[in-house]
Amino acid sequence: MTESSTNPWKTVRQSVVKMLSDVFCVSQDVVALSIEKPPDSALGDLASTIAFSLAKERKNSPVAIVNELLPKLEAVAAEDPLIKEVKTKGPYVNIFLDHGKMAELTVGSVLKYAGTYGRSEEFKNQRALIESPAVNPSKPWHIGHARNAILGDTLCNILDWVGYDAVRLDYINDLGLQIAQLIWKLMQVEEDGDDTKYDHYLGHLYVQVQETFDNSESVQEEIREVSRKLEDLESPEAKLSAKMVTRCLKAQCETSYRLGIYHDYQVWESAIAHCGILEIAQKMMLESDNIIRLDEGEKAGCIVADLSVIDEFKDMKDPYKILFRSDGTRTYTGADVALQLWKFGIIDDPFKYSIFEKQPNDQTVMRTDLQGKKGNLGKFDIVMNVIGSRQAHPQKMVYTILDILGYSKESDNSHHIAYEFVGLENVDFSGRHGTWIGYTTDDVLDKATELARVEVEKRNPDENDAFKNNVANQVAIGAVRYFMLNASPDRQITFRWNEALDFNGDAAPYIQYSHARAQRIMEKAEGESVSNLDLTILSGDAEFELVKAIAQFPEELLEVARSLKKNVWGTSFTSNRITAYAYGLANLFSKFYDSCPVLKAEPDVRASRLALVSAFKMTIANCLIVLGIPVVNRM
RNA sequence: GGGCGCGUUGUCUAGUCUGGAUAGGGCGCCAGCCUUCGAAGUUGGAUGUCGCAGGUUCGAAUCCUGCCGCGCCCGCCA
Repeated sequence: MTESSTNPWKTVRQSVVKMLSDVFCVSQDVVALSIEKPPDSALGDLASTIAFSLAKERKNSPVAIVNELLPKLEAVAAEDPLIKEVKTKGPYVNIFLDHGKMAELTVGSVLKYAGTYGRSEEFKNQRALIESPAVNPSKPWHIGHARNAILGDTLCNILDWVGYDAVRLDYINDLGLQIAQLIWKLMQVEEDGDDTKYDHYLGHLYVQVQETFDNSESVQEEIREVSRKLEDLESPEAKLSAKMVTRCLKAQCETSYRLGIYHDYQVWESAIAHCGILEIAQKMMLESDNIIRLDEGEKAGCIVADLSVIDEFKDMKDPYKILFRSDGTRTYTGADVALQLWKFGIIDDPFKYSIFEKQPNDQTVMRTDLQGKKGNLGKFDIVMNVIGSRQAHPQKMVYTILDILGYSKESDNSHHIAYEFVGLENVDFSGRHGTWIGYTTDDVLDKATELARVEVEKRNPDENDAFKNNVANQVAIGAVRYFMLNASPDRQITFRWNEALDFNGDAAPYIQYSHARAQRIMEKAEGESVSNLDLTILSGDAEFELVKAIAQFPEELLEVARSLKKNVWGTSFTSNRITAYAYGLANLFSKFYDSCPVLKAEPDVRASRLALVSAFKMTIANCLIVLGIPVVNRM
């Protein structure tokens, strides 16, 4: 019996690498780099281009090198049960795996690990903090905010699956200009009596304020006054603001929960302003030679970071980045640096916490609260901020200043998970101008649910409403999440209804459907006892292609985690790699489904195919869970 | 002015970091497959100067240089 593995593909790969390394007398690292997937499975399951790199130093043609060693290669391969044969084609070494043994290893492993298949420990004992989506508590989420939230949530899932202790943080800016504008307005309008969702109500109110604001200097002055009063927590303005922000945030959370997105912590700007963290940070900064209070020039009185100590910025005309203004107040960069120091545990946790609310997943989300209890978030090894790529420069400033302060390791471990914005045809989303109206995340989910409901109705006319509504909801959520994740984050999206809500082809319902089909087969065979299960008879092409894909799931998640590397503009997160994997896996199951009858097959074949269906079902379900796409049994 | 990202078929896009075998998909279009585990499925077909021009290499969508188009960023703002 073949051993089981939490990562079957890695097991196979290592086996192949070792073989090639021995035969070609090259280190395993070098061989590993030469391994690739052949473009066509008729050319093998794995291939190596090692001969190309050896040609020069061995003064021989790649083809000759390969042919010379072929007999030895064949002899070694014969020893390994996982390898069926090795062939050469030109300079390529093509490796063909043993179908039966692969099936046994893979299916056996999945059935053994079940709900944890795909989890690995490469990044264990490390803590990751993910901040997302940080929407101002003054408006409903528009579809661009959903992109942030869905990317952040899925990133967190992936980090969790590869071994990190991953914590979800949201940042609530309850002291911004937008809040002051709304408070100014709210202090003069009647309390709303209608049942408009509160974040939507505020969003519309905010659009109204803009016109007044732009056309009246006296109004601008009044709002600035409100802004000042908000900093005094005992003022009526601040008290109204606390109420408004809480109510708005709860309304926004409803949207978040619809998408299956939950948080562990919220850090509020008002808490940052009053808990003492800024004073601590300022003192710490001034102890550094590179953070100084300027005495003269345009920026006299400001506390600034001297960027010229960093090579990249040494030629700047004005290398001083302001952290605290001449009136002593913080800039965004200043506060961000303080917060980043807190995230890494460099500043001891200065916050007090209270429960914001209990979420539908039964977990409570904690908020920073000046009236709360002392807490300790602890240290994090890596910090990821999911923010639009427009903020690449400000984010880079924060990380650079960490470096200047002497925390270069923490700077390296600070990641800006950058994504491009979602736009409409010819229009940007703007809170000010109300271009989000009609494109809120709630609107999109509602519309998606409505369309899904029509499709569910067509296929399940006899089911009850509860069933139809539930499935429509699951399909809608899946479609929206998949749409956001399947677009490479560094690509701008133009939101078009027919694309976002297309339920055919490369989309979530296809994947959910493949799971439902597998589920159906399993239901029909439920309770059957199997003796002498022989997985090695799963050797047909459709079966083998499915087995191979299942084997690669753990490695796919790891590859995404490993490729979270810093670039000039931010850290790339290839969420689309997992959606593509899920689609490919579902596609191979569809092909298997069409060409390999399960329930009608001969008893021994039937038993092994049932095991394969079960392994597929577990793998695709785990993959959907990572993507946050609902797993559907019937649709 | 400086910097960053994007440019692949009618259309949307994967692949680019780490060069390798006929550039994969989806939608749309054309022609098949439901008395057989659910057709939200599947099989086959047509459609490409990988923005342009050079260069490096045995080999370039991928690396280098220059250019073009689109978007974005460079405040004691927020």
